[in-house]
Amino acid sequence: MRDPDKPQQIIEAAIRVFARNGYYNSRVSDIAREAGIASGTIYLYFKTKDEILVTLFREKMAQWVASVRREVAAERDPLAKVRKIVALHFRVLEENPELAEVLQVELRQGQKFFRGASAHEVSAYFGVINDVLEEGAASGQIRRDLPVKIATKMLFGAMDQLATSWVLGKRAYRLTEAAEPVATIFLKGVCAHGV
Amino acid sequence: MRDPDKPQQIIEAAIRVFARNGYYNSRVSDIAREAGIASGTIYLYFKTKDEILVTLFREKMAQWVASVRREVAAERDPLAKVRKIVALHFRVLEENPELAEVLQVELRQGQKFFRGASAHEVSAYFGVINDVLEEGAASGQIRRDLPVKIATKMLFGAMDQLATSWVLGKRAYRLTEAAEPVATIFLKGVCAHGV
DNA sequence: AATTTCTGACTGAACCGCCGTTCATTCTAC
DNA sequence: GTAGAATGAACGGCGGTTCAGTCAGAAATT
Repeated sequence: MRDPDKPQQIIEAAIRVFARNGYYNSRVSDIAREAGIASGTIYLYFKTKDEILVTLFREKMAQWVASVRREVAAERDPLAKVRKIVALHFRVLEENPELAEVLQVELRQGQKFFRGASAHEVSAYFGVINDVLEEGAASGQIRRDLPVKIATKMLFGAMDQLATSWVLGKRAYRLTEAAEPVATIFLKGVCAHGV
Repeated sequence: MRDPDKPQQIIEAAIRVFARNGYYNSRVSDIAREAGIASGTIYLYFKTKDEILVTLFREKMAQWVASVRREVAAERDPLAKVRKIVALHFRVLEENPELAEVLQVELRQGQKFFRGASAHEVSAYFGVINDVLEEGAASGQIRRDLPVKIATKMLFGAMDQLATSWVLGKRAYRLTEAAEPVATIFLKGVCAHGV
């Protein structure tokens, strides 16, 4: 009978392989070898090679967004929520270096992923940030005239760039150490009064 | 005799083709057709398909950095320099939509480009931002205890994300309109006193 | 319990379409 | 006439995908 968590094993193997070689330079047979199965077996669980990448991304992003939502909901103060988002963003990547490699470097390529498949998951993450900022604006802690959509993208972009630099720089330092300064600079930029 | 700006024509054709289909989904013959030459001719000027992409990136980035340096040098005030960088960043992309597509979406992929080839050009751009921030810290307009390297990455990341969203959203609005808010939020975040 | 039959997950060699690259040939400018 | 620029058909190998075959274990039969 079909092993119910074989797809998961394939995905985890794919993360390691893609992290090592990149998507286009990875053979399906490499993933199979890494997962300890035959290449044909992969096609019992995924229709195409692309589907592995898309599924991988969707699944990991969905988990990520869920955990961010959970942690954010546990905080009261909107400013603390922002700090939490930044801390968690960096922590997830630091704790999953291979996933970080795939998300930051491999998954950026073209059409296929950034449009289409991933749009939904990414925009869910943007939604979380957006809501927190609006909450802060409503409470008056954040400038009421802040262009929230722009600020959302700025924060995401800032975190994302820190993460990318960290990955490309061979993870030579602790990403989480950047969380506090990043949050502070951003909050100072968007708050109504000093931070 | 060899046409001295045929390489340039090939690069411009490649930008249009990559913008349309993405790098891995573009055939060398597509680039040739777009440039109005035979596919073999490309190999008189470039050793491989990869080399086209790398050259394209290097050349465009070098021009970009040069023009940013020039414009920044024309300003006195460090804060005005930051505003200038943001404005120019968005203006370059808005005026070159196909280049924007390639830079923001296609060139992100893996190993090959972000490490290796492009590292030098990207870090030159980071250097410009870094220097401006340090200048501002020296003049006291920017917090003297600002972690400049982190702030540099944040600004780049923020601009980059705005640009990527704009490209992925089919360029449905004017990117340059975001320049002022982005610069203001960032400056408020890094300045010693209000902006 | 032992034996046979059946099922379908798994395998991996082989297939085949694709496309980067080559190079024998043609064309062009001097 | 000749050099060398340009051509584009053909090559080759790469790698995603397929599928005929294997075999472990479940069900049926004795």
